[in-house]
Amino acid sequence: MYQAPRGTADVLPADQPYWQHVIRTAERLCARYGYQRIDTPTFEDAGVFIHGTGESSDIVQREMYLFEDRDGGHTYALRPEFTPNVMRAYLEHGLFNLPQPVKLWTVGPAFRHERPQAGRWRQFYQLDLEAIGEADPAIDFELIDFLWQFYTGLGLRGLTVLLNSIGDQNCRPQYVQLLRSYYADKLDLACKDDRARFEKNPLRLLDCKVSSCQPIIAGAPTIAEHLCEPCADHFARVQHYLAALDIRFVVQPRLVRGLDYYTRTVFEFVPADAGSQGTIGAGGRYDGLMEVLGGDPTPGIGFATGIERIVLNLKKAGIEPPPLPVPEVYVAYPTEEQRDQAVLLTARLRHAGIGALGATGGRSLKAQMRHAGRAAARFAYIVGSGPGESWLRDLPASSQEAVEPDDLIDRLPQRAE
RNA sequence: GUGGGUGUAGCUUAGCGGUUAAAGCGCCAGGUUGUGGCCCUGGAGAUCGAGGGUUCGAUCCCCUCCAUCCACCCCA
Repeated sequence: MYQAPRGTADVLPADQPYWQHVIRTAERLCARYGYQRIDTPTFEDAGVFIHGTGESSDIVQREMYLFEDRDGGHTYALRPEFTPNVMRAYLEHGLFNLPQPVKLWTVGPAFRHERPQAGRWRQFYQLDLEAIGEADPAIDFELIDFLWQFYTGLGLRGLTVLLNSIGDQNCRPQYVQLLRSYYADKLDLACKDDRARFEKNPLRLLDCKVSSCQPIIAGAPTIAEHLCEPCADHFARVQHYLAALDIRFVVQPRLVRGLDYYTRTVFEFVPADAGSQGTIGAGGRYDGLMEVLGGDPTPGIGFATGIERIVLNLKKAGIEPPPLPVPEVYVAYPTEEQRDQAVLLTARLRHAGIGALGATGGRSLKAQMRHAGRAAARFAYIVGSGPGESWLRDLPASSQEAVEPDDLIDRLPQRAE
């Protein structure tokens, strides 16, 4: 027997209310915040991610799905994240000619070859928002505010925003220099990974989880203390807006994030009782990314949030999604004599905009009625053999009255939309 | 990539070194020949993850593999 590939999952009908609730809530908010939908391919030229996401990131180094196209010469990558994907589309289609910022959102699967565990998948769905072409910290605030509204609107409580600024091209090199010289004489105390980070990506030293490295990190200079004036102002304004609206954030000086392109504002949303896969949404500013991908210098900021992790947290919190619509009426037939009439009546109901389910197969009327009940239909309609023999039964009310087939459509509520 | 746990019907589980592997839910059918939900009865459905080994005999013991879960790591 075949089974779904490791780290992938089927979202069965039983789970769809959660998924649709999450995605529809996002859709409504995107409209309210002025984000327009974009859909991009699930695979791209590998270079988009190698250069965009960054060569030194774990995602590119060991998690990306790569494949050669059959015609040779092209190496593609299944998208491990959305940002470079969306940036490529922005450049390719000249969206810089639109009024800036260009605010886009998308939802779909992303792929990373990781060892699966709770809330971690090889194919996982992300909701992604990007605001391109604006450096104002108001946009940083806007995105964090969006996520806060989104999660709280879904009913999640006890969230915290982890916030930091990792500087820009002006101040970060100097800070990295400082960090390097701090670490230089402590490397023999640090873990093996840290020695590699020291060379390739020193900022990530601050993110090391090895317990023996924690004392070293604790004594390290923090980037917040070494931001240049513009970066410090930018960061202060973001915090000012957040505080004014009572969004619960904590400045975490050692939050650096794993993607190479981030500048200035970075943030993560974590639930209160989060396990190891606690981050449900995260993002940051990427003012240097567009140049890396061959465009003109263009500021930008975005975030991604994992649908599976949101659903996980909704279930953990006991939050019930709104139920999906049920069929209005179930059309049953007592004997074979009425079968054809029932089939055609079911079709006519549907054409009239009424959600209808038709009995099939040679089941007994009792079995058909059981079906109607299990399908949670509002009404059952029993096609009779003559005038006065057909019944419209109100299932929840357990009452019924005689209704002729020709009158049925007028007696049933039409579905909105 | 590293470490640990677990693998019995669709789901949740029970079970024991030895005749036809059990229950609840779900599914199908019936409960006096045209009607659901409760209740009752019956039925279908499991090569007990796969392969090898120990044994007179293994679902139960051992090994390998696979899958899955959890943690590390990474991140959504």
